[in-house]
Amino acid sequence: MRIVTWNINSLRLRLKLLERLGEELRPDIVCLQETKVPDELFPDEAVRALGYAHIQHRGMKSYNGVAILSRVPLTPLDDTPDWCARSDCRHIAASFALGGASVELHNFYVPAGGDVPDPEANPKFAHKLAFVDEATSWFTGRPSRRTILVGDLNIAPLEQDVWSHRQLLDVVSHTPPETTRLQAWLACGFVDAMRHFVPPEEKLYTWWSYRNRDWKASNRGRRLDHVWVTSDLTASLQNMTVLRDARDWPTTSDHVPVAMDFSA
DNA sequence: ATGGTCGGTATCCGA
Repeated sequence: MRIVTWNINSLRLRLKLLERLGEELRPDIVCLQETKVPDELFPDEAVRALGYAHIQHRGMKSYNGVAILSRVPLTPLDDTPDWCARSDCRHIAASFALGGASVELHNFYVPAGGDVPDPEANPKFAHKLAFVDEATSWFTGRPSRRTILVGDLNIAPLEQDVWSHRQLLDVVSHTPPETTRLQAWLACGFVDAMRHFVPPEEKLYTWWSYRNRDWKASNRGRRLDHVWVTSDLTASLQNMTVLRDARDWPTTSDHVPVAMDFSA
């Protein structure tokens, strides 16, 4: 069972790249963020034609939007909160069968938080911190069993999750208020599955800004995309792939797909 | 220290 998470930065613009992702990684389930498509305009036909017969999406005009595309049946999880009371399409969840038992899958798009890392001066940063706090409270009150959480969490928690820890300490995505909160959320009962495969001393990125002339040469990356599992699933973890090559696909997203393989 | 580039129903705003 292979699950992929990818901030696609517009699904309709990159349907061909979703097809390429399917050819190169053969995922069973794809979790997308920043689909930027309202539900009534979701390209169901095109997605189904790529082999994903089971689709859940939550989208709005212009911004945000998440989707789960699957080759295996999904059961929607409807008891999820309206985070920060904004109805802004940043979370979608479902369960599916893995090795004969059900697994809960959560797909998140955490607010980016704007430019100024001060919740007093910047409401977008305040929203980001509140969102992570709410998510932490919610998961704390849930049984931490057979759960996978993926998505663009917009926070790079570890020193080696950014190209320069020192230079990014004041940059939104790597500030202490954010990294501390992300660690608290993780500590609800999750294991950082990407770091299960790559030790924390090694650099690991999933995002490179569009603003660098040559992303590969400068390599100023950050690990903003994550896969977490509850500890009862760590024995099922088989392999992890960051599809770095996807950053060179024509007119691609600034995020690359991350694949996680599970044994049944 | 600065500015750099994307996407959306768009001539700014969010990332």
